[in-house]
Amino acid sequence: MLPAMGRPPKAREPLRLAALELFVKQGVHATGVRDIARHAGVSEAALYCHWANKEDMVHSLFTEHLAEVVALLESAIATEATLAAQVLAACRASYRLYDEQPLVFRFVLLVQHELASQLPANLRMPQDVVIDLIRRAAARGEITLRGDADHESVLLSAALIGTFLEAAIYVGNGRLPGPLLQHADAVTRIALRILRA
Amino acid sequence: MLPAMGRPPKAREPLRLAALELFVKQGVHATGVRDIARHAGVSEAALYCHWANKEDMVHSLFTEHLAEVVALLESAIATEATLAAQVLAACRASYRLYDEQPLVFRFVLLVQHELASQLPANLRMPQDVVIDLIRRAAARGEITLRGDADHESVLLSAALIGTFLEAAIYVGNGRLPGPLLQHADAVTRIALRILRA
Amino acid sequence: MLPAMGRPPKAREPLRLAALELFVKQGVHATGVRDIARHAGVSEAALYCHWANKEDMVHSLFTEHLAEVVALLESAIATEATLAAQVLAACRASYRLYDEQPLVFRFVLLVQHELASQLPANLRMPQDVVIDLIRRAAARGEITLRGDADHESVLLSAALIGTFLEAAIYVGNGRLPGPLLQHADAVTRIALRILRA
Amino acid sequence: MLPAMGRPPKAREPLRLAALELFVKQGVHATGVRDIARHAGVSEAALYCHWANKEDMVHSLFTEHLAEVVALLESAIATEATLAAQVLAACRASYRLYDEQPLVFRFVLLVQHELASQLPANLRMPQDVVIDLIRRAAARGEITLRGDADHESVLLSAALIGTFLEAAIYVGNGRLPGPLLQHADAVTRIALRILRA
DNA sequence: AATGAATGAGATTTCATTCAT
DNA sequence: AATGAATGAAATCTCATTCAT
Repeated sequence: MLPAMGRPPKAREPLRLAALELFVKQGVHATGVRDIARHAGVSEAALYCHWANKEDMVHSLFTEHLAEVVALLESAIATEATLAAQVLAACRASYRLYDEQPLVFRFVLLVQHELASQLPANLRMPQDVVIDLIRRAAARGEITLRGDADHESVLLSAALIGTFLEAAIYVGNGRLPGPLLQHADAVTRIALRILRA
Repeated sequence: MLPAMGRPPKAREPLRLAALELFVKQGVHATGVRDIARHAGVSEAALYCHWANKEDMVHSLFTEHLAEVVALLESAIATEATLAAQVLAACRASYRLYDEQPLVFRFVLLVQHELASQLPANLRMPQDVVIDLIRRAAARGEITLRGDADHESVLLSAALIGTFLEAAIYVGNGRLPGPLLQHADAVTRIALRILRA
Repeated sequence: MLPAMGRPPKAREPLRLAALELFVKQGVHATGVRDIARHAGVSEAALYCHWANKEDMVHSLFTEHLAEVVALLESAIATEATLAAQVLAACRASYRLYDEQPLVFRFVLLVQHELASQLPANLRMPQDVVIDLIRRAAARGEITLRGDADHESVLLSAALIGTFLEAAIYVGNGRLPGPLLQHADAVTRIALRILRA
Repeated sequence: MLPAMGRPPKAREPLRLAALELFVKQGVHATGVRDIARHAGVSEAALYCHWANKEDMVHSLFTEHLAEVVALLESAIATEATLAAQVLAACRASYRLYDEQPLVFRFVLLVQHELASQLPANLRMPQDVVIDLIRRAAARGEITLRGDADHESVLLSAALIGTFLEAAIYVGNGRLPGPLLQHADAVTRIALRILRA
């Protein structure tokens, strides 16, 4: 099924990993092509065999991993029927990702601010998943939105996302002990209080 | 007799303001000394009359404004006696700051991730103010911390900070309408649910 | 199969030669990277493909050419058995070098003062070659050192080196006519008077 | 007799000394106006109250101190009648200067190579004093110049100057112990051998 | 005379990228 | 696919100097 190929690429994966690591550790702008290549143990020019340029690499990595994270969240949510179970499943799935692939998690969720201005507006983001989750729960009557429902669901999603993320950040900067997954239940309890569910 | 002075500084404030603006808009690393100088309408070399180099400028601006924000939060909290009133006061004060001086707010609260690795560990941060706020409320019996009290207070502060911040971010990226201050009451309600107070 | 190489270096030698020429003509500090690159007909950045920075280039050039000069002196001396013949051979060899490769000679012998403070103390210098020459002659009984032998051999080497060098300098500034090699016999006569040999 | 003055200048001497020290230690080109001012404990602008610019300062310092050294040598020589006594007197005078004011000595004798290209050709230099010394001794019959007398006297002066100087350099770089004056007799003995006097 | 502030020109070095092998 | 060499543009910072006080 695989396409007939010459030699398998040798530099692509090392470059991908090195880039991810450095982007997360230092930020995208602070990371140079030279850094990435050295870290990957290949030449700088090798990068241009696999991506058109640095910007292309950043965008490819970001959209690919973003899609992964969104899919992960949506599939976790899809396995459950009630809001409480869905929140727990989403929290566990994303925190497991954080523990197992912290680079992917941090790259997608933290680096997006650095890229904010250059991203297409129609990308589906984790925030959108959470907003939909809340809207569907409201539609099912599991939670009651006060006042402007749209507005309120957005605000609640902000609170949820913020709570989820800040706990992860606290583990990252040592204020909370890792692994992050151990906090999933407590964070979910707080999240459900936020939703009054 | 004054000790023969040169002329009064003319470039410092413009540079400070331009830097703040550009750092927030584009990120610290993406902003060059040339950008800052042009924006301020002075020469690039003028920057080096007032800061040792770009890094020094970033650090100085950050620590100065961080101290301002921490002081703002602490004085808002100090004027109130109950947890609910304190949370509301802190939220209003910081959201008012966001509306009136969005640059300072965003610089301090958002840029810190870009600087995270290079900051001294003993700086007092807004997070620490919130952690203390919660601990004192628990000591007064206004809230009950379950399980490990230290641990729980940190987790709650993460949820609070995350909720506060993410709402601000949503206003920044258009998911919520501005000004931010109009959301202070709703955010505070959510925060108090988090604290079960 | 050779391990996939890039292209052969095209800028290295031109840079080396241009640097040597300009360092000698204007001094190391007065010569900029831009000067060197222009003189070599390559880009400024090319320098950084072959040396870490300007300082590294200066040090590399100096130590390499210093080793050449030391080797030249030692091999000239090694071909002769008596002190008189050795001094003459060393003088001729170095003066021939001055006439044929004035850049190398002047770079090594004159630029060392500009670098004095930053050079490793254990480098073998032409002075050391001469000191050894005198010591061995004393050991063979060809000359008699009065007083403290160590001390005296150093003083004599200073006189020898000074005499050799100053003659070269005089040719450089026009007090004496070139080529320098024509003065080798006369200088050697003076040198042997210094050694009373 | 002194001209009616306001306040005596406060910055001039510190600047002069700092410049001398740094020029000798690092070379003229490697020493910046900022270095000099900091070392002197005054502002950079103060330099321009006393010299037109850096180049003017360098030239003033050089020509003033050069004249001092030349005068010192000539007066030492003038007190003696025979060549041997004159050489000894000149050597002692200059080595005493080296020990007492090493900065002046080194500035004049060593820095001249860095300035060589920009100096007026008609300046009377220490080398010229020595050449005259030898010519007069030859005229008096104290020494016999072989071959082309002019040529030979220049060569001998090169040897003399080189011997004098290199001994000083050896003290500077630690190959010979200081103070330099202790070597004056030995160096003079060598010098007289050079002159066969 | 002396200063702190400010500057334009230029220094060194880094950047992302292209080229030839 | 991958490399080492090379580059133009831009980055940060330094330089000697001038200005206003």
